[in-house]
Amino acid sequence: MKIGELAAKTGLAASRIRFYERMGLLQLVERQANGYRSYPAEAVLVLNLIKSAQEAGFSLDELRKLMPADLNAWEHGTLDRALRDKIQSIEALQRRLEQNKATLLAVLEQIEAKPEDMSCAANARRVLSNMGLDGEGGEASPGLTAKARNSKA
Amino acid sequence: MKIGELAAKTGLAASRIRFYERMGLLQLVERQANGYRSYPAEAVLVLNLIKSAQEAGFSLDELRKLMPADLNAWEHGTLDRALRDKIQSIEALQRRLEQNKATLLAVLEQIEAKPEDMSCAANARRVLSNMGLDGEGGEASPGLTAKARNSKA
DNA sequence: CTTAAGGTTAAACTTAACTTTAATGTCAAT
DNA sequence: ATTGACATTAAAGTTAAGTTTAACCTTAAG
Repeated sequence: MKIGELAAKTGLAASRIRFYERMGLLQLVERQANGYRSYPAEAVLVLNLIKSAQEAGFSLDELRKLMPADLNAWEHGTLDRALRDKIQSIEALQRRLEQNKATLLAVLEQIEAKPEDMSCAANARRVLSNMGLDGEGGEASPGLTAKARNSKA
Repeated sequence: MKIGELAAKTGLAASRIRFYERMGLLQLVERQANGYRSYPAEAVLVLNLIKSAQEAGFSLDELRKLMPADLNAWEHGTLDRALRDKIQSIEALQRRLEQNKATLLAVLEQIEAKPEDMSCAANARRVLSNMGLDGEGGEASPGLTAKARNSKA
């Protein structure tokens, strides 16, 4: 398939797909005689994975290291291994998301536990100190490294 | 307290605190006679909150709209709603990841179901053609808008 | 044959979120 | 009174992750 079709199927701009290729993230591409890029069906899967992983807080740099030469693994026959690796990385993403959600849920719970007679400001302070957000400027939680401007624009 | 102390207490660079002030995120500051910034203890709470929120996927822009100038003006409903929205978007991502994983697992299963007498190449083709339906090129989920390079560096 | 839709490239531009730099001011201590 | 740590500013620089632009090629349709 050509780039336009891939773009349509993934919801990514063609420029972005080319960009990913330049960045070494999408090696799953060949050239037709006329110079046009030609993608196999798996490219859709790979791009969707990249997209998901990004939304879940991975930088392209992390992704390049995390899911390295899928293509090579694929082409050289260890499809099985590549898939298992991918599933592992998805599971890593899931753990990360779970952690983030837990943080937000904890904040919500705290907020909702506000005693009737407490002012919002006082409750805010209580929440912050209960979350340990007032503490030492020490270690940050694993956190996210995302961007998702595109998903709002 | 002066900016250096606040920086030490929050783990943020002074330049970053000044930057937040310029961006309108931290209005909780006065000036001493000599021009030095002077922060109330509460500033530690606010900065830590900003930090956490960022790690949980809020952009500074979102935060500016969300965060009150000082804790006394904090509207309960606004924050509550924003947190719920963010959790929803994380859950949407989780569902997508789960779906992606299921797809990959299905492919793996297919591969493992290769008939004894089929070549790897033929099996690969069989698998790939069975994979056609994962496109879903539609709407992106709300997604996260984070950065947290700092939490890894 | 012309036109439109889609492909190609390199290079410049954009935005978010900071950091760095440079030039200068303040303050406590030796 | 000089030194060093810390403060101030405006402005320029950085990085990530793309997008936009400009100039050009390919292909199908009328």
